[in-house]
Amino acid sequence: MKRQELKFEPCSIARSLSIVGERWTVLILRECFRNVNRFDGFEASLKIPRAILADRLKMLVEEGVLEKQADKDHARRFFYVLTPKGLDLRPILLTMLAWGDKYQQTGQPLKVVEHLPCGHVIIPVLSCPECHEEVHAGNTRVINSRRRP
Amino acid sequence: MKRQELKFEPCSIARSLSIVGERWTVLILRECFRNVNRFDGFEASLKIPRAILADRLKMLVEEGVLEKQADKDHARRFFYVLTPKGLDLRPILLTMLAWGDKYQQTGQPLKVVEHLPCGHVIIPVLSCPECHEEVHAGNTRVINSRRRP
DNA sequence: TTTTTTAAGTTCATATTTTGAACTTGTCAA
DNA sequence: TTGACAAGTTCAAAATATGAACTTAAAAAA
Repeated sequence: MKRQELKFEPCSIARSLSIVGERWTVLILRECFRNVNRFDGFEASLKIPRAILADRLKMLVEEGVLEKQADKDHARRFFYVLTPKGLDLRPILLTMLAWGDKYQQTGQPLKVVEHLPCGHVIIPVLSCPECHEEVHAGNTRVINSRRRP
Repeated sequence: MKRQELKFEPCSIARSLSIVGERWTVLILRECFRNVNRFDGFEASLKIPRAILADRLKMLVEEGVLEKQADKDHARRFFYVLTPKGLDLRPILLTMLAWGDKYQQTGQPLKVVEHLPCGHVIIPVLSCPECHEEVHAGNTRVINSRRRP
C-alpha cells in the first residue's frame, strides 16, 4: 500500500500512518523535537542516506508537519521547524518512548520524561480529558462519530 | 536501517519503531484490537499480500506481541491474540487515532473513543501520572535516567 | 465415499524502494 | 583564488514488496 493511499483511508490510525508509518520519518521528527533542524544535522545524528533524507523532508514540508525556513545569515542554508501540526505529533513519540522503555530494554540508561510544571520524572499515561482516569485497551471502545468537532 | 538494528538502538523511540515503524504491522495490530485474529480475517479486512501478512505475523509472534494459538475444533486453524506486551501498544494506536482525527480529516465520519467507566466520548490526552496535568511538547523534556525501574 | 471448500501458508517473477558513493552548484571564509 | 561548506541530485546495486499461482491437509458437502 502506498503512502498516498493511506492518506484517504476511512480510519484515522491509517491516515496517521501515512506520516508516522515509516521509520526514518519518525526518527527525523524525533531529532526535530531535540532541536536538530538542518539537513546537515539530521545527517550527522541519524546515519540516514542523503537521498532518503531529502525525500522525507520534502514530504514532511508538503504535509505541513515541518516548515522550511531560510537562514538570514547564510544564503544556501535552511531550517526545518515543526509546525503546530508537527508539534502535536509529540504524544505519539512519547507513547512510543514509554512502550520502548517498558518492553524493549537494552542494557543502556533509559530515556525518561521530565514534566516541567510539576518537576516529576514520569512515564506519561493516556487519560480521559473528562474524568482524568487512565485510558487503556480494557476500558475503551472505538466507535463512529457523525459529528465533526 | 534494518528492523533488527533498531531493536538495539539507545533510544526507546527507535526501539519501539522496530515494531510500530512499519505500516502493515500497525494495521495488523489495529485489527487485533478489533478482535480480528485469524490469517483469513486479516486478509479480508486489510488488502494485504499473503506473503507480507505471513512475514509480519511471524515477526510479531517472535517479538512476543502476539501469541499463536491452535483452534481446538479445527486442526489447521490458528488464532493470533495480543499478549500483555501487545495490549500495551494500544496507547500508541490511540494517540495516532487522535492525531489523524485532528489533522488528516477526510469527509468521512470520525472514529472516536468511548471511555467506558465514565461513558464519555473522548479524544484521549497524554498526562502526568503524578499531577494529572496534560503532557505536551511545550512542558516536557526527555532526559537520561541511570535507574532501572 | 468421492468431491469440493477451507485455512494457512509458500513460491516465484516482476515492480518498487532503499542504499551508499560519487557528483553538482553556488556561497563563504582564509 | 583556493578550499571547504551546505543542501542537495544522480546512479547502479541490493533489498523488499507485490500479486498470482501453487501446496497441503483437514472438513464439509454431495
